[in-house]
Amino acid sequence: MGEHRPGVTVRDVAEKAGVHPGTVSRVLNPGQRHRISEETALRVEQVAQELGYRANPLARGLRTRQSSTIGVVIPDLTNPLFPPMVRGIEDYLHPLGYTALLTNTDSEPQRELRGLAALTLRRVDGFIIAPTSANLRIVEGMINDGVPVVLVNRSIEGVGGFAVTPDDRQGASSAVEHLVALGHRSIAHVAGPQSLSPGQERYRGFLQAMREHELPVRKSLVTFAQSFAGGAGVAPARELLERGEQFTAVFAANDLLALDCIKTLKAAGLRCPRDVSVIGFNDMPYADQFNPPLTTIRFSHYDIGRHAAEMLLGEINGERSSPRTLVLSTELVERGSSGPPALPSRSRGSA
Amino acid sequence: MGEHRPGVTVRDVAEKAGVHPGTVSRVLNPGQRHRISEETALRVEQVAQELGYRANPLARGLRTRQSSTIGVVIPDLTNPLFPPMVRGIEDYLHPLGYTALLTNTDSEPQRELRGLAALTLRRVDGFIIAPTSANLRIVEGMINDGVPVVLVNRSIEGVGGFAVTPDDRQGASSAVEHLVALGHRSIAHVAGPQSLSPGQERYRGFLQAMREHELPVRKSLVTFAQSFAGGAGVAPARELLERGEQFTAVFAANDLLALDCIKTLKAAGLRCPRDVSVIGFNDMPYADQFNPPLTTIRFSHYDIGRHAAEMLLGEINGERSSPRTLVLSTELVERGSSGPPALPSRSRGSA
DNA sequence: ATGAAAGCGCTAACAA
DNA sequence: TTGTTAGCGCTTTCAT
Repeated sequence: MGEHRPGVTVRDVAEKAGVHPGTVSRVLNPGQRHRISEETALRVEQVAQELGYRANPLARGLRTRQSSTIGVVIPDLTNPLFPPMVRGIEDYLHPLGYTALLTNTDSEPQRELRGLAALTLRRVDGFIIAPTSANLRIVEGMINDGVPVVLVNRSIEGVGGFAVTPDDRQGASSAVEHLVALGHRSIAHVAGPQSLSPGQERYRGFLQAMREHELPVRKSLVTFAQSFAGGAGVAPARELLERGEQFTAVFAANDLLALDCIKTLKAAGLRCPRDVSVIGFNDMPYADQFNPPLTTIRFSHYDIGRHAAEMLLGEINGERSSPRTLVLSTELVERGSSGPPALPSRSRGSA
Repeated sequence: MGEHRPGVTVRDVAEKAGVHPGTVSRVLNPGQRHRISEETALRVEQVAQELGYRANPLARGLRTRQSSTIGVVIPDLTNPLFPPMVRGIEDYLHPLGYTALLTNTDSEPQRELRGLAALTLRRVDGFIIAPTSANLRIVEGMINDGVPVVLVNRSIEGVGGFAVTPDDRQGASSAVEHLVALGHRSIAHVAGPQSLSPGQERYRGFLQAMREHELPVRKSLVTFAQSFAGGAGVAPARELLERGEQFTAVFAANDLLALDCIKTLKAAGLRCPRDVSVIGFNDMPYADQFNPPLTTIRFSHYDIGRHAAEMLLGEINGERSSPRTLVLSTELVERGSSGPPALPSRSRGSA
């Protein structure tokens, strides 16, 4: 008794309770419940309970045009950034009866488009997207069409859509500040793709902090990675080396790129942090286990997901109170990949 | 033209093509397609194409009692083992029009049960499960009830269900063999929970290899972790230390436990691999970046997922040819956490 | 080879 | 307050 039996329908409940199916539906839908006399409502609930009745979401969805389903579109589940985020999403969604439908895009616009289409086909009620730059316009179009969308990790400049991101600029600044505090003056930056807001914002944060500390920003000390994925940092790191400029530290736009930097530097005979300090961004899982343990900027990926899910449901249910874009604060995590420079640069005389 | 427009229905297509909705349905369903004259079929397809018609899976599912949806039940997406597996599943499923519905159980039987119920409610066509030991009986029950299920990573002893697992025993054996080849004779084992097949099988593989090399297996050199999750290896590693037995190497039942071992040994003043070699299982992502880089047993998590998905669809479509349980081969990955023992044990005189 | 009609399980507009 | 009716979009007998 009370156990879930998939075969039971509203009709079964209605018959056993001696009422009409419509009445059963009303009793079981919180919004209509009050229209029914307490007496019958109780009886219906009792019977539903006994029969182990659970509404069929497909049938309900067909009728109401709501699937209680959310599309989650990310580049790659295998990127350690995303699993905690997805968990945050699901942990928020499930208790509310919603389910997440996942799609990986591998940052390929075509795959992303297909994924979006497939999810639309399944009538998802809304989307949580970490979009590829190439499709920003399309996502923008969806938003303008009134499709509920929340962006995660990236925001679209100039578009008023909902978004949840880490404080990229602040995080980048504090990374530079950490390096400066250690005594570094020649700081390089392996920037992420400038087509995406994290790449842009972290670059801006870098510039801003450098300027604040009156450190010269040499163009030759900034290189750009093609993507945020592992491996994409090798080329820019090598470029940095080949340019022949001196630097004692590098701020990489994320941990994966930082890892590539360390690897590349090591291959060139430079030890981290002895010869050059490296700092990343994200505090990806097991960053503390790496060699050396990675100094990085932390924010809660889980919370990004949770908040995004919360925002999205708010949007779907037409609650207008939510903020348009939520920026989560970041935190410096000091570990082994950063230390004082080998040859301390002249300390400046005044503050 | 041809672009997907969600609002278009069979009726729209039927009207424009001057046929009955039923005919449209038949044209678009491969199984019925041949019953229609080539002429009208072509015309219908043409119109469907023009209108950008795509069948509504919810409506279809309601009618056919197939949701084209698969339930994936895993302990924790955040465990690095699972993301590649999930990708394998989705990459196989998506081109076939199926979608995966994910649920995390955190290895809690209650959550697992709820997840199973929620997925059943959504009328998933089948399940891919990495079950918690406590619910093995329930999963067994589902299988016996004819619910399509494929187990991943774990199999249920004595139950003839479908399963895809790594060759745990073989992998464990080769881990021991590697250690023996390096000169180790006193080898400890931090075993996984014996309620799950990987824990059991890896333990067996360990015992088997030790016996084959005529090495004594001292009970005091085997400890058991409560789970396979990170952190669960600290206690057994500590226990090993406290027993005071000498050992020069430890085979941990997975990478996370191996990491815990290294950490715990280090805290006790033992360096890896100098003082004691450690070998794990899984070759989790970034295992090569750890300090020291982890020697481990590799198998393809992605392939596990892919094969499981393939098996499951075979099962759902009633193809009887598939094997009941697929065992994927493993491979030793030699890295920095294993090396020759500090004090070589007496080499045995004969083979 | 195709049309007609019914119905999957549910909810909502309309009645009463 | 509750029953009646219709229909979401699709497939599938049953006719023709």
